[in-house]
Amino acid sequence: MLPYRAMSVFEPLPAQFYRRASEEVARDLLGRYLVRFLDGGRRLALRLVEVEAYQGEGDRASHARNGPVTERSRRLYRDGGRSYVYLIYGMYHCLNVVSGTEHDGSAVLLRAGEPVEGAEAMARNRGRGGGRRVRPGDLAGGPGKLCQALGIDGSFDDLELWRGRLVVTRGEPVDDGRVVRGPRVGVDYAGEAAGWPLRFAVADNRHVSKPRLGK
DNA sequence: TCGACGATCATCT
DNA sequence: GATGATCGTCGAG
Repeated sequence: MLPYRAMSVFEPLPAQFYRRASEEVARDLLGRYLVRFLDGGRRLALRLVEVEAYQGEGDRASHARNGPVTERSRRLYRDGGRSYVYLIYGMYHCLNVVSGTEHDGSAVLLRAGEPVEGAEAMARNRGRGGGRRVRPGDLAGGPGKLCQALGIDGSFDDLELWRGRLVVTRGEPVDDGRVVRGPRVGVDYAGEAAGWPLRFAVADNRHVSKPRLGK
């Protein structure tokens, strides 16, 4: 029998957790664990240290900016707690958690995590298994890296994240005093929305992606 | 340590 | 036909 705390951190967050505004869900996801279950019972776990909230219609940085009008944007209109995975720049995958309800089209992009379990396997997935020096942020310090580290591709789209091979668990929630926020990364095209402070990170964490957030 | 740049293709216009 | 919720490499300082 595991000690109570060890069981608790790997307790899945309920679907209800995600049925809120993306901004709230994003803030509350910091410190939680993203857990990938492998065949044979092995497990990879990341503690989330950086996320971004995307709203639906009206958020010009969001894939849902024009509403559920295309094949891709319709995939954001799901119930909260399901995954949304897409390919970016033809070569990297990005993992989102849908927030709110199927009418919102809002989501949270998981941008960075700190390895908690299975760091060696993640290093191999990232192509740095051969004794090369691994620096903080190399494994999951960016949305593309995070997916690579956990072996997440398009087949992980539309999963229920409270059960199954990819799960978000209770982890170690973060106090307000340890949270920093700022504008989202790589959305300069989005006009006014580009400046909205919807990027959240754990203060002074070495695994957060660039550009670094101020205090 | 930092900035520029190319890879590579699904999605959107 | 153009572009992007990115990343690794390379060359300069």
